[in-house]
Parts: sequence; C-alpha cells; structure tokens
Amino acid sequence: MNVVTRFAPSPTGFLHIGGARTALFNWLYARHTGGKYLLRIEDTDRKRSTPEAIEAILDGLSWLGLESDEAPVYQFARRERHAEIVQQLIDSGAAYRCYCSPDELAEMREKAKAEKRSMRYDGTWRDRDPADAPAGIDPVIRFKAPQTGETVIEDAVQGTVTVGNTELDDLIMLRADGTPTYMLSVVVDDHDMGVTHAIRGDDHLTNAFRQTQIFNALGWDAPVYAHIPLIHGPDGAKLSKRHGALGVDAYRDMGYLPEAVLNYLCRLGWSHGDDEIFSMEQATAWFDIIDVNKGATRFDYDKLSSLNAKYIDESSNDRLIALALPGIEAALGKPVSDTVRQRLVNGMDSLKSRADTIPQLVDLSMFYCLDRPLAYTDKAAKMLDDDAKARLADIRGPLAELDTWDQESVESTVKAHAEAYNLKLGMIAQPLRAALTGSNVSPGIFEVAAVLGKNEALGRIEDAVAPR
RNA sequence: GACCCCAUCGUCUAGAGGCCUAGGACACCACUCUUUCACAGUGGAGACACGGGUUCGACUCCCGUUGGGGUCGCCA
Repeated sequence: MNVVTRFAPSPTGFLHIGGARTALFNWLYARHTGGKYLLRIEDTDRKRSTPEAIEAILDGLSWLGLESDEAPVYQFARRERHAEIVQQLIDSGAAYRCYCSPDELAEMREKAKAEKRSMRYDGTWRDRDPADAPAGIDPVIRFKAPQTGETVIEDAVQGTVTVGNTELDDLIMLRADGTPTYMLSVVVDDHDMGVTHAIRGDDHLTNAFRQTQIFNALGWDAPVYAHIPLIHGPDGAKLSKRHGALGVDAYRDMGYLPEAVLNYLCRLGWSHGDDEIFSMEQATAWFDIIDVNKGATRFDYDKLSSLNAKYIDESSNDRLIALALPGIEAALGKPVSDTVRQRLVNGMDSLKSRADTIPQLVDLSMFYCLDRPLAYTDKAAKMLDDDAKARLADIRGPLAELDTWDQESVESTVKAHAEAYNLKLGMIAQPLRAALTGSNVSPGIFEVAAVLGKNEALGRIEDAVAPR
C-alpha cells in the first residue's frame, strides 16, 4: 500500500507543540514507508480562521523542516465538493434537513443537563415530514446516524475501540448558511486526498466514530486511524495558554534549536528502545506507529534544554554566532566590531559547552563584546579587594613584557609569578577573572586572556587596578 | 453527569509471561577532574496505583477499584 498521511491544523491560532508533534509523526511515518505527507488547512470556520494563523503554521512547520510533499489543501476551497457529497447523502436518505434553531438546541442541551441525560440532539426532524418545515428558516443538514448496533474502530495506537450507536447523535454536516462542517469535510477530504493513515491527537478519538459512520454511509473505506497521546503541561494539566501551549516560534525565541525540538518531540510518546539522541534520518528509519505509546505525556523543559545543550555543542561556531549575534547586538545597542566578532569565533568552543540555549550563550558571550571599563558583578567586585588589586598590579608587569601572547604564554607567566611569590594560583586567577570578564564565572581564564588579546587584557587589568 | 481512553522512578521511557535483584535518559545527591562555572566521568537515591483472578510462574493476560485524561458546538 502506498501510504499517504496528512497534518490537518485549523488556522485559528499558532502552531502549538502538540500540533508540531502530530505533524512530525505524520511526516516520519510517510518518510519511513516511502509514502506521501500532505498538509491540509482546515479553514471551514470562517469566523475564526485567519491568514495570520495560516502564516504562523506554515512558518512553524518550515522552521522544523516538516515540509509537505504537495501544496497545502485549503479545505474551504473544496466546499462545493463537500456540499455535493451532502446532497448525495440526502438523496440516498442518509441525511436530512433539520429546522431547529440554535436557541432551541441550546434549550435542549440545558434540559438534558438538568435531567442528567447526555446532551445529544434528540432527532426531532429525523423522521418528520419535510412538509412541516417552518417557513423562512434555513435548515442545517444532519447525518442520519445508525441508532442500533455499535461502531468499532481499529486504532493503530489505541487498539480496538467500540461505542454503542445510541451514544452518537445526528451531527450537522452542512450549516444553515450552506457551509460544510469539520466532521463532513474531513471525511470527504481524507477520501479524495487518498489518505491511508490519519495520525492525530487523542482528542479526536471520539470523532473517529462519527467519521467512520459517514465513511460507511458513503461506501468508502476509512483511513487507518492512529490517535496519539496528548501532551500535557509540566503540571499534568491540559496544555493551556497559561503554560506550555506556546507557538513553535516561542521555542525558537527561547533559544531552542529546531533539531533539539524535533528530537525531544520524537521521544514524547514514541521510543526506539533506549535511544535518546538521534537524527531525523535515524528517526525516519526507526519510526513506526506500533511503537507509539497510549498514555498522555508531560512537557519537560529540563529535558528539552539538556537535549538543546547537546545540539548546541555540536553546532558549528559560525551558526551559533549567527544565532547569538542579534541578542548580543541588542544588549550592546550597536553592531559588534570585527575585533569582537573574531573574539567570538576564537572563544566559541568553550562558550558553547556552557550554554543550554541561545540566550544563555548570549549572556555567556557578553564579556567578550563589552567595551572597557567593565561593570563588575557583586561577586566579581568582592573578589577585587585591595589585596587582589595589588596582586593584579604585580602580575601586570610580567604580562606586559610578553612578546608572544597566547594561552600558553599567559598561563606559564601567571603560574611562574604565583610560584615566585608563593601564592596559590587561585589568588591570582580569580581576581584576573574578575578583571577580565567582570564576573566570577567564565571559561578558562588563560584562554579568555588569549582571546581578548594583549591590549584589551592589559587594559582591563589596569581598569581593575585603578581607583574607582 | 454520560460515553471513550489511559496507568512502570518526580518527568520521558525500556519491558510483547520466566532474560527483572525492573534497564536507559532528564532532573536530584555525592565524588573525580578543575583557578571559577560548566563539560566530561564514576557512584547513589528513586517506580511496576490498589485488589482480585488466570498460570508452575505475572510489570507483562482478564475483571474490578482508584486516579488521570479526552469528548459531548450550526469549533476543528
């Protein structure tokens, strides 16, 4: 079988993390089987669909590299086809006109709730004579759902799921204004697009029953459904705007690399033995729906960050500098000079092993970019007491005499000096760190001195020694 | 409330009846390395929700309980 999968977001907001993973799983499965991965924008809700949301979704997917194999299908553009199918259903007696007003329906639900019955449409117009139709009211078209027996779906993730048909009411397929609803459009589009596997969030599980019924009424084969577990917030509650339900652009802005996000998302609900860190090529080779878990998962920033740190480590210095530069220049309030850029190039290897995210990398890099005199952190200032300043003043001379200024020469000079004066290395190294970086935390101080260059390093020492 | 789904360390997970004294990863703790902070390495603590079955044998199969989640729109 030629596999065709699809990701079908509704453009009513950004692409959130759950949607991104749904897209990823569909993409992986299509790639794994050598099939096709399609994108369908479900924009039949004209009131809530926006071009901005479409843009955000497309941007998010492209940032993650989840490109579809064909141009996106816009569901609303296919409304005539949908209406045509509905007409077909009416003709065959599988659908009917319902003249209940929204208010009547709301009332019906209220009453059902009060009587503690389930809140389903009661089928008022199901078998009523169309001649009773009230004048001046545009009817909706409802699906005449089977009232006996049960509907069974063989879900590729959840297994066999059965529901009694008495639980399902007659859903609306065409609104009073003649536009198709989601439930109908999905069925028609999945069929027309040749979708063989519908991988989607578990929140669609109950929809699968109704869609299966429509497929049956149409005499079409339903795709294989695979309802993947939902992603919850760190506290186990449903992802809401308050926590976790961010657009993927937010993750980019938080300094996460797309390959880290992808790798992390793979491990949320899917696994390949104990493999934790792997490329999309490996994931493609390994991915199968049977290995997807059933239970909901929680989003864990710590683990994402840890993965991100590893991907940052493996990134080229050029890429990292390009990613960090906007943040650095924003903090600086001006573009970086060529000198500073060169320092970043030279210092990046040890900077990047310390950063979990790009903003952290920016923070870590700032001391290479700042102009003299440096501002000191509290701890650095404390480190620069009078004794420390005296020691710095002492070491300045030998350093100034160096002809070759590199990590080795600075290190041997400082070490020799410490030995000669019978000082522990830290007694000089720590004040030196404070002077050179303005902080008590930095990469190896001799490397820092080398990267800074003789002039800048000596200047920063003088700044620290000078009375403030 | 009705219906549906789920249930292994705090979190993500391995586990397809004996391989399990339940493995890995993140987080946590300790140690090593180190001028600092990281990185890295080593070690540690930490789970099969509960109760019944089935079986010679259950984390694995069945039932129930409890807990969690989802759905119940002229939204998708």
